[in-house]
Amino acid sequence: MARTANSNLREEVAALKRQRTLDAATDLFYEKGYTNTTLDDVAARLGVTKPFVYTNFGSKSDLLAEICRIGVRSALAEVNSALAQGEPTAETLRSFVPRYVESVLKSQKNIAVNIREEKNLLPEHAQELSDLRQTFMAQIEALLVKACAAADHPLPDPRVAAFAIVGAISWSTFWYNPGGRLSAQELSARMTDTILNLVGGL
Amino acid sequence: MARTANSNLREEVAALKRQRTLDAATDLFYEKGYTNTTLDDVAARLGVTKPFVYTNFGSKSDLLAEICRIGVRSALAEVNSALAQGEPTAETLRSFVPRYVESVLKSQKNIAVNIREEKNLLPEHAQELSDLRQTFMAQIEALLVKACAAADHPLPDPRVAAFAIVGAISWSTFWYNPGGRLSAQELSARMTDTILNLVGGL
DNA sequence: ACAGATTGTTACTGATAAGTAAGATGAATG
DNA sequence: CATTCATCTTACTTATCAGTAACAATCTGT
Repeated sequence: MARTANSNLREEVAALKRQRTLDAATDLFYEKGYTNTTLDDVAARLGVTKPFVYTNFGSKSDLLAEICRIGVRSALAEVNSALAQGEPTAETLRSFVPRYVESVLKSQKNIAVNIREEKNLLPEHAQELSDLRQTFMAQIEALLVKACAAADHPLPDPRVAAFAIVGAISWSTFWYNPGGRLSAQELSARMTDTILNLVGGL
Repeated sequence: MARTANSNLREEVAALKRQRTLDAATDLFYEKGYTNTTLDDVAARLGVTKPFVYTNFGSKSDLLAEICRIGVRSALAEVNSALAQGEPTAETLRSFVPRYVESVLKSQKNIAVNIREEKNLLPEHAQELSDLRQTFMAQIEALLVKACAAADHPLPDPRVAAFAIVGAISWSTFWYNPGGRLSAQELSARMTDTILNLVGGL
């Protein structure tokens, strides 16, 4: 038999089911909130029944944790990629911010759910995500400090500036409507203009 | 009998009980989340039993709605007061931002709960709070537009700027720790510096 | 001290939903 | 065609909690 081919297909099928489950849960948690969504709801949206969900996730809170991880990890990947390009300059910042905004809008639901449902995570998941977030904030702060230093424009309180920028951008997960006035790209550009003034119009 | 005096005392007692119930519920909803907090928990913190809570609030969600209202109303009062001082100028903005930040920090728990638990509100309460929030955002936008026009420093997209500022400040309800590095006043001052750069260093 | 109102408690109901055990269905293999 | 294995479903258990009805204690003024 085509042993490995078979095995690959199996894995792909499993991954697809897992992904669809995540998608359905993400939509529902975002629309109705975590506790107002039952696993029966999730299953129904997939056209299956509840135990199906348990073949891919050990519990409802595992599902939540995974949804949250996706959002944080994509944000972290973005800042790591910016830092990997060598010593940050004003230009680094100028290209990072719109990428970050677009990444946030892409995982809008994940991030909104992460923020809203933090208190519904199990302690170990909450800790894990809190650590990721802290790493992310430290990277943002480092990026800001170095970029602003390179531009000879030091920040009075880089930590507060980092929180302000991340807050301004994360906030869009609550109000941004993909079908509204602005496309994700347009918002990204305007948000970037706004944010870059925040560090003195680099 | 001292009819009115009696009546006043009764009302004061009732108001005190109501206030203490709100305080206990606010603390618990903030610490553990709305759905992870039972009305038995709230009652226990007050040293009473559950039906006591029902003498002041019709339901758990009424309690939540009232907690949320307090936060939004205080923010709204702040911007209204700024707009009531006549045509806004750069100076208006400069005095408004720190007041607003301090008001947010004062009702930190209410605002954090409001953001997190939006999906647990009854539709009518959600609508009411959404209307209040929309009014608030419109006022902020108006304040920004006028103040920046007066300073001959027009904003490219005032709506996005308004969301960015409100987001940056509201975000502090999630990370600010009253026992930490910065006092509320210090954070307020630094946040103001940061935010005011956001509109071009007025 | 005592009737009456007020206020709070004990003890319960009913509904909801997470999680699971046991069985049915259907596809791959000999 | 029969057997095995994986996958999904039906049907259930169990715990939790919002909300309430009926009772008890406390305070009020006469």
